[in-house]
Amino acid sequence: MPEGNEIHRWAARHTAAFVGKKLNVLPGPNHRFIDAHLVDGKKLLKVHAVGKHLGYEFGPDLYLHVHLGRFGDFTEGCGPLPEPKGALRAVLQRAGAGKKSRSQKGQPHNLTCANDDGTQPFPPEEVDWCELRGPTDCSVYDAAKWQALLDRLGPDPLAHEPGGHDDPQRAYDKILSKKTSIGELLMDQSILSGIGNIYRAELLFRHRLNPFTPGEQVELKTLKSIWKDSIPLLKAGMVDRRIVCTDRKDRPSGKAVAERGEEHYVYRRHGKPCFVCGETILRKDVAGRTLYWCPNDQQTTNEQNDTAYAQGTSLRAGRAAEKKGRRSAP
DNA sequence: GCCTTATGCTCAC
DNA sequence: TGAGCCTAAGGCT
Repeated sequence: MPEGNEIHRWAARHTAAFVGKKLNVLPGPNHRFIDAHLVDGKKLLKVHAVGKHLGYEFGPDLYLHVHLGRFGDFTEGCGPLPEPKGALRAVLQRAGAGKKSRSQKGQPHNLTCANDDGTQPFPPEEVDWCELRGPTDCSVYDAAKWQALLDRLGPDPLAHEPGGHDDPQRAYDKILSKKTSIGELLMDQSILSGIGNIYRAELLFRHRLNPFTPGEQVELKTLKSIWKDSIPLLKAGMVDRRIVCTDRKDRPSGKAVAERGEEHYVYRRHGKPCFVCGETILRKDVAGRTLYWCPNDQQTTNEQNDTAYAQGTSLRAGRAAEKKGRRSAP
């Protein structure tokens, strides 16, 4: 269930564990991973991560594309594989793995802790296999299809590859030309890739930006500031399986490590007091996803809301949800 | 055990 | 714009 930070972390781990090695690539028990035979037995050359997409390069025209969607996840381990589980299961396994005696043989682990500097805490030689469950996509792309995917993705704050998906100017230009709300634009992967619902809400709060502000009304310096902030925030992304976006000075505990419930300023904190001003955090269904914000720190001016409503750019889904009787802001 | 919710995306209409 | 797909955890009865 990842945003871009998690994708890049998996890419780093799978690079360490599998690149340069021949892999057994196994389909799930019901054979929904129909492309497995195309890469089975081949040497993995490189693992790419752009936005929320992973690309396992097995040859110049052979990429295994993985998108985890909202539910996909990996489990890693050494020794024997666990029993099949789930509708779509794919396994990358080192050829010949599981034959050697290991101290942790047969113990799968789902390690998700990163060190503070973003490095990974366990030696990759302990990983024989990884199991993928519940992805939105797990299929083989040729080079043209992979390139087409890259072409439609916006810059990724965590991408530093030659040829670059890390030039934010394209994103600035697009945002500043649109009437759509910044809350929706930040989630648009063709504008910025790798940002998901948590980082959207948290970045907007951190920069005190009203989610309903039309893109064209956002100041360029604010966009630059958001981009600059997003890089360390995404890099620091995972701490004990949690995304932490609060600064120490704003945490009620004042502790260096966020306690449970103080990882986020606004995300899933609706009905609770803002850490900064005490105002009650609101939520609203926007374009099918739940948006959270502080109505005081992220001032909702009547003018901005009126504009958003009039243009029908940001609150359509919210109004539709209200019609259906679903809960909106508390 | 059932229901709701969740870090996403595509496609048909 | 709504439906559909996929898994898991937590709250409730």
